[in-house]
Amino acid sequence: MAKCKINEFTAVTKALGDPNRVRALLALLRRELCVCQVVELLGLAPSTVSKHMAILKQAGLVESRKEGRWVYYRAAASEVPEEVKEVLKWVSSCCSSSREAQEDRRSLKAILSMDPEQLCQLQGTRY
Amino acid sequence: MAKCKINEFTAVTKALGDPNRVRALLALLRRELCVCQVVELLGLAPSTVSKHMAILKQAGLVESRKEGRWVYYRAAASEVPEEVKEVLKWVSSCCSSSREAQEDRRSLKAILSMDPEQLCQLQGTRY
DNA sequence: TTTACATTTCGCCATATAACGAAATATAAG
DNA sequence: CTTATATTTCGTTATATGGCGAAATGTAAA
Repeated sequence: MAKCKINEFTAVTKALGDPNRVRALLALLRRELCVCQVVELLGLAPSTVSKHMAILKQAGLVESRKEGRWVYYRAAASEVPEEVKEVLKWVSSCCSSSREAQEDRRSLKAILSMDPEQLCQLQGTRY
Repeated sequence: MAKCKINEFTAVTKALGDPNRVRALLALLRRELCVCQVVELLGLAPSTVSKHMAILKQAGLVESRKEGRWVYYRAAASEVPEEVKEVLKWVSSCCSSSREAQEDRRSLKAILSMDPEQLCQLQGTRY
């Protein structure tokens, strides 16, 4: 991102321009999550969440890791330009103490207490 | 912006999500400009630029000052939360050395060398 | 090899956004 | 007071974006 083109910069700011993506990113800053857990957190369809994750990843804000059928996402950490680290800190300092983020942390606790396998099957019955 | 709602935060990131607004903001970080000068810089219609300025102002990124028929905009500076100062620095450090920003600084030099009155009249013939 | 299933891709729809020109507003000049 | 003009507001149009469900993909289990 250092000395980047303006279009690369706006890829990042656009990624941060959607409340659901910001909520997901705040959660991913605290903990690695699989897609189905983010689906549960945001209450959106899996296909929608997948798209959001792709946008965050394209912007360089999150990384992903595949493990069997599951894909885990987390906030970018390794080999990341200083500017990205800074923007992640900025997001966190601006939004972490918001009511929405607090509620999300609470509901995430419940989500994490469930068996991930069960969680995904639950979603299968809904979609 | 500190401890703000996520929607307030995304108002800022959305404002930074358009390349033309970023270009305008980079110029306004260096110097106060009247609308017609930004119009000349971006090559957009006055009504479009006016809308862009309103979005930047709503997000708290710029301030304005009215002087007769002219309205001058500049990057937010006085009485601004720390988070806004930080994001302005971030924009600057990410984009100032981009090719587009360099070209804009060059063309801005030419624009500033013109009589503002003449500049606006010129636009009247075009729109 | 077949089946099950987490995730992604695709196609579609509704809404948001960026652009313009025309009209409205507000202020300086005649 | 009337005219000129810098800016904003409004209405319209084209494109971008966010949402969903269905179908495709890839991997683990049967």
